[in-house]
Parts: sequence; structure tokens; C-alpha cells
Amino acid sequence: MNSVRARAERISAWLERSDVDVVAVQETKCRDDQFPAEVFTGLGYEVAHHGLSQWNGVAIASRVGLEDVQIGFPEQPGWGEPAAAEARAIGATCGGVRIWSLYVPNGRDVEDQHYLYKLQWLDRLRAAGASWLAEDPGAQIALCGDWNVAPQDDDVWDMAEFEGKTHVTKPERDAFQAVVDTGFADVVRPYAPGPGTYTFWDYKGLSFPKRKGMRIDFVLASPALAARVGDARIDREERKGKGASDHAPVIVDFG
DNA sequence: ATGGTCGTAAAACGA
Repeated sequence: MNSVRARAERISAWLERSDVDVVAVQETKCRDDQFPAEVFTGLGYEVAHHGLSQWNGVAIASRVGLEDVQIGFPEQPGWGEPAAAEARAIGATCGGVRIWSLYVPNGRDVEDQHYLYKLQWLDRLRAAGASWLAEDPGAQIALCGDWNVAPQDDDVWDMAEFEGKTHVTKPERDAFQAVVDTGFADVVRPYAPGPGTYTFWDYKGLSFPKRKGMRIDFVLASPALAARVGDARIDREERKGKGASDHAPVIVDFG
């Protein structure tokens, strides 16, 4: 969302009209002591946030219960010197569904160490997901968030513009697909097919009005949860107007 | 035009 504090009023308005039970947000850009919980609690949501600095930051808000909050996933890789886990993952059980709010590292550049960090992060997430399903094949798990990967060519406005860039490389796409192959399905794409269907538009260069977007935000659902999906959509309208995030909300109806 | 737009935090840095 690129700052929860800068977008407090838009978030409130969106929650009021969207009528969602659970919301997973990424890039709150604040520490826990700076987090404006009242944006969510004021509308009847419980909320759990994990933020360590002005970077990253993830949260889950729910009005159907919020239990067993977990900061980070097992074996989540760290960043920096010395390597430390960043505020990129938070899990909670809401109405019987295990929700994960995930902010996959950007990768920055294919030559950057951050790119290797991104690939390792995705691989460790895959391993964690596989272990959860091995433990309980009937588990209802939703892996929600900014994956910073455009899995298909149609998920960017022009592949030629992404020559040699992150988000579309084979290793990134393979790492994303490995999570899918573990049993987590993209439950939105069937209801919001491409081409030209995106979840993110850069602030720079009037990319939104020019329809130069990327589909990089996904809800991946375990088999038991995917079976419940009745509808899904990308709320492109929320990208419009003053003070919009550069990402649009992705909404799934689990019946 | 080696930028372009944001947010954080107070100069760059990250996206």
C-alpha cells in the first residue's frame, strides 16, 4: 500500500464500501509503535501488524477472528549484514482460514544481491507452504500479497520493456510456479483474465492512464480453500484519484 | 532532459 499512515483515510473509505471480512496489507512503511490500528479497529476489525522500520511492514485485519498470529515463516531468509529477517510476512487464523500477508523482496536488479535474496525467499516460502500442506492436506491456507513476480508475459504491458529486468526472469517465474506446484492455486486469474489485467501501476510516467501495469499481487489458495472460491476481482477503481496506492486491492470471495 | 513519482525522513534510499 506504500504507507498505511499516508493512506489512512483511503483505507477507511475502502473498507467501509468493500465489506471484506479479512484484509492482508503489505508495505505499511512503519514500526509497530507508529501503526494506526484505529484505522481498522474503528470499523470493527481486529488487527495484527509487524513493522521494524520505515521499510516493508505487513498486517492482517479481520472481523471474523484473528488467532495464532505468527511473525515470519519458518526459515524465512534475512537481509543485511548481519542478515536479519525483515518485516515481510505475518500469519494469522481468521474464521478458520490461515491467512498470510506476504511482501516478497523486490529483487532490484538481476545483478543485485537482492535478486538472490528474492529467489531464496520464494524458495523458503515454498518449503514452508509444502510443510503446512504435508502436515494437514486439508488445511485452508491463503498466501496473499505482493509477490513482485509477473508469472506470465501477459502480466506486463510490454515484455520488450522488461528485457533483462526483474519480475519476469525465468528463475523468478520458476520460483513462483514452484509454490503453485506445491498446491497453491492462483484463485483470481480465472475470474480476472488477461491480457491487460494488472494489480500495480508505477507512479512514474503516467503509467496508470497509459495502462502500463503489472500483475504481481496474488492470492494463492490451498486445495481445500481454492475449492470454496465463488468469485474474485481486482479493484482497479481504487488505483484512481488523489492519494492512491500504486497497487490495487485484490478481492476473493470464499463463499 | 541520464529525469520522470511517491513515501519516509530529513539526504538519500527504496519501490
